Amino acid sequence: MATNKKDEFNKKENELSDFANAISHPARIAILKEVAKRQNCICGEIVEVLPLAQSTISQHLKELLKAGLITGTVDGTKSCYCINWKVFEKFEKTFNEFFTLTNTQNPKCC
Amino acid sequence: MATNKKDEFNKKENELSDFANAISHPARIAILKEVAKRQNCICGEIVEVLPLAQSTISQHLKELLKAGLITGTVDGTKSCYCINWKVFEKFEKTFNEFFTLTNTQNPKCC
DNA sequence: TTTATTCATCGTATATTTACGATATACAAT
DNA sequence: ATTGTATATCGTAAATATACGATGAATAAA
Repeated sequence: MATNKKDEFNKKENELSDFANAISHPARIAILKEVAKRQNCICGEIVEVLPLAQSTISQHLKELLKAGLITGTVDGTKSCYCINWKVFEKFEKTFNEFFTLTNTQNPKCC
Repeated sequence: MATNKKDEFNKKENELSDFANAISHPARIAILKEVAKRQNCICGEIVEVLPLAQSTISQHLKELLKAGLITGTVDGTKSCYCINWKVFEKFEKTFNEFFTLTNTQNPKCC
């Protein structure tokens, strides 16, 4: 039980749900905003700003990396994270397609 | 441990993450598409189309109701679900604001 | 070389999500 | 009145997510 059935849905649906999942926690949205705002996207700065432990932030960063929304590079003892704008654009496009689809198919039934 | 820290983030971030969470599973995206497509949004039709048990679909519908994205009305033994377009528009707006914010703050640092 | 800093990862506890079958409820049909 | 249909809810199992402190690894500073 609780075996994963996600494979039985189509690619578009999985892409969208994966992106949605990436921002389904306020901490990850806050991280994305912070990273987008700064020139230097140092991990430590994010830890200072958010109300979470360093290890927890690291976990959330890993999730965002997994989704491809950010990139991470090591700089000495520090880690610099940046928005991956290419993927971010796809993210935006995927959402807009979904909204367009639902809106145009709209029979306003109820 | 694992106590919820979501309250420590701001309202915008929580609104966005709640909407994102609603569509963070492909089944719920498929349900929304199906409901948007049909004049009669009967639960049974969704169950026929999706590769999940009836009770699981019911659970996902409940999630979508909780997020406000659909409404449900009883019609005899059947349940009719519809997109709540008012909330759906807010959903769209919330996402667009997020994209606009991150894009305009964009220093393209890395 | 020793010490400090930064951050990822490990271990772990708890909470939540996902999935199903079984059951209950409410209405429709016979 | 009985039977069938539709669907929500309950109980439960397994998986995943969230959070933290402790530890380790790698670099920088002393």
